[in-house]
Amino acid sequence: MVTIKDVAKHAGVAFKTVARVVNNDPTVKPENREKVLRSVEALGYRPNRAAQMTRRKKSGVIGFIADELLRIPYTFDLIRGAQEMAWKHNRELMVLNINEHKYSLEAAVDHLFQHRAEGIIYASMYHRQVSLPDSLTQIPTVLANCYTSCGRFATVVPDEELAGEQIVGSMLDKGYRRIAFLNLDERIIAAQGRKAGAIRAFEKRGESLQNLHIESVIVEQDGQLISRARLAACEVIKQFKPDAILCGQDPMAMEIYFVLQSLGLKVGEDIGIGSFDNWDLIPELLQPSLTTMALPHYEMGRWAFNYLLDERTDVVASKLPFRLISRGSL
Amino acid sequence: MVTIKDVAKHAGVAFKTVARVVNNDPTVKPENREKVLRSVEALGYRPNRAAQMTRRKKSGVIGFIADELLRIPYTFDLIRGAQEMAWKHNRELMVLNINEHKYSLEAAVDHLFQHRAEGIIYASMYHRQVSLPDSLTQIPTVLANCYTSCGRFATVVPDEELAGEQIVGSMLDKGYRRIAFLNLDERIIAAQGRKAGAIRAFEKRGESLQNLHIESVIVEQDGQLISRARLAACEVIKQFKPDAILCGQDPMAMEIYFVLQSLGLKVGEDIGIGSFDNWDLIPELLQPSLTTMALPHYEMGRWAFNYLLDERTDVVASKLPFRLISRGSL
DNA sequence: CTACCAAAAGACAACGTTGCCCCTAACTTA
DNA sequence: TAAGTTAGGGGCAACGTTGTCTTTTGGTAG
Repeated sequence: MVTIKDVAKHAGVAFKTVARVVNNDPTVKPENREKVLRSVEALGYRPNRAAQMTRRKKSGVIGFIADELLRIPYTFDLIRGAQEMAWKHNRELMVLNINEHKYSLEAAVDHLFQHRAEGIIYASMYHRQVSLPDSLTQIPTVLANCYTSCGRFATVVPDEELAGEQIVGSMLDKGYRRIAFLNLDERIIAAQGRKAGAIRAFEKRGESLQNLHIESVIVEQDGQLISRARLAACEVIKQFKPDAILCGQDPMAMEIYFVLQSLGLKVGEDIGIGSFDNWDLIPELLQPSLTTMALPHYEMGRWAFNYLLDERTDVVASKLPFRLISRGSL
Repeated sequence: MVTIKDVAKHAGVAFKTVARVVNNDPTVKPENREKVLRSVEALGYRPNRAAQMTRRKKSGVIGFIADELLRIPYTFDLIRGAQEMAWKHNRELMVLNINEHKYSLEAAVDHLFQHRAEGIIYASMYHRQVSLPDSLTQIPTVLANCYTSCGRFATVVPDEELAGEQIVGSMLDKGYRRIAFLNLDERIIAAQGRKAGAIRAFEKRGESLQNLHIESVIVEQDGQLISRARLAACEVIKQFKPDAILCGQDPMAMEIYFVLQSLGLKVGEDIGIGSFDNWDLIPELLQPSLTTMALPHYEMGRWAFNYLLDERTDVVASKLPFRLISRGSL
């Protein structure tokens, strides 16, 4: 590859002058600058990043460890949010996928240490508690979409409780009175927060909690998610007679649409449906399209990157709001 | 950070000896090796990758340019296939997302040149023709899930025609006789290949093409995809009276399930449904679950990486087979 | 004891940059 | 005219490794 010295020879200046031009040092005569730039162009010179890194003692590398326990499509937005910030600030986002079986967290961290990463974003693919090796305390680290019990790291997570309150509140505001909330497994932090938020929405408006039915219909057993959403929906419609159903996630809403169609109920007319996630194409594919609370993945990615960029050291626990995406189902 | 010289001082040897131990050079006395390893452990030394790169004149970097025109969830498998190979062979996969608006291809390529990437994988998020800058000819490049008109690059794409033939063949073998294929826009290469494959399956078995109805029901207009799948399904069922419907993609199959339910037809009993993609959760969420041809994204990622790893220079156009995933709908 | 040899380990330059220091020439000021 | 200032640019070391060459060590044969 062509080096800075090749350019210098071609332009007839000292190689240091080329370095100055490349790094936009103003103390170069316009005439020489021109000459150098022409040579750079002619030879196709590009600075060698590895050499820059060794000399500058700055790697410009931010590590992104993606813990892909579950493969949920839209979580890619988390990476994208971080990556776009990295690009804008001329940093390298080094993305490492880990999973339980083949690619371990320890190996990923070691890798990032070798690259002298200046910070690490650890992102979980769903909102949950994780445990991390001690070595991560040696380097600025942010957790996105997850948290530890030790509380030593800055974290950014979705504000589940606010989301529950917002969507239930918006349902009440639209005139729905009896709401059945078919929740996820309550061992999941998201389910807990949303439940609390739903209740708060009722309480704030002075509505009777008699009109709110909450039930977990997706349960984890032996690492498998088991959905009894269809059955539960039939029962709850018969027994509780809701005028709206709130689903714990969009795929569940899709199942509910099938149930309602089989019962001859029209979504958006006979019964309202709301949901969480904004999962890929599902909300738009359903007819009528699904009103849902979009998870702030992109925003968490950006937040995490900016935290590192600003060289913050405060151990905050930031909660970002969901976005209510109103469509035809509510 | 701790350097090789720090370790040398701690262990009481020359820094070159430490280098030898770290690089598994056998010409070190076991006794000294032990000492050095203890010091490495004690100080937490990790080789500086940037310095290694400058000296070795090998970057070990493979670039991955992800052209995310459409955001399709499972395409992440393409990245994963490449990344797992990279990890295994101790290379760096540098993933760069580009999109029309903000992050240009030229910038991404420049970035990779600066890192002295030893190869580039250019992956499109759906199977289509792309046009690439000339600068990519300077560096080994593979196209995954796309191709150019110039034909200067090695490519790996899904074998659309074989996929069409396989699934239609398997439908015929199961006894379905009249098949309606609700295809994607025929300007899409995938739609063309699958159509040809479907016809070939009929011809190979000597079945009359009278029993095969093919129609494009998802059309691109002004960059927008417009689906008239629901309407078309109603019509085709009334007019053509198929005993099985093949859908151009899983989201379309989901729409068809709604149509069939509203018509009182039971999928898998009254009518068979097949599809293409294995799109995220959709096939498993439908009841009965959907038989579909899974795109070989993971395999294309691996293939592309291995092509570069083997330092091949032949301009091949490799076609990888889909995987038929049989579920309850056929 | 000397000569020789192989194993082991040290010395030093090199990779392509940037940081620091210094030199030169031209210009300004007294 | 002499001294001081400043813009512009060159020289050289340094970053943390690895490659090449040389030296040291210890053992063995003559």
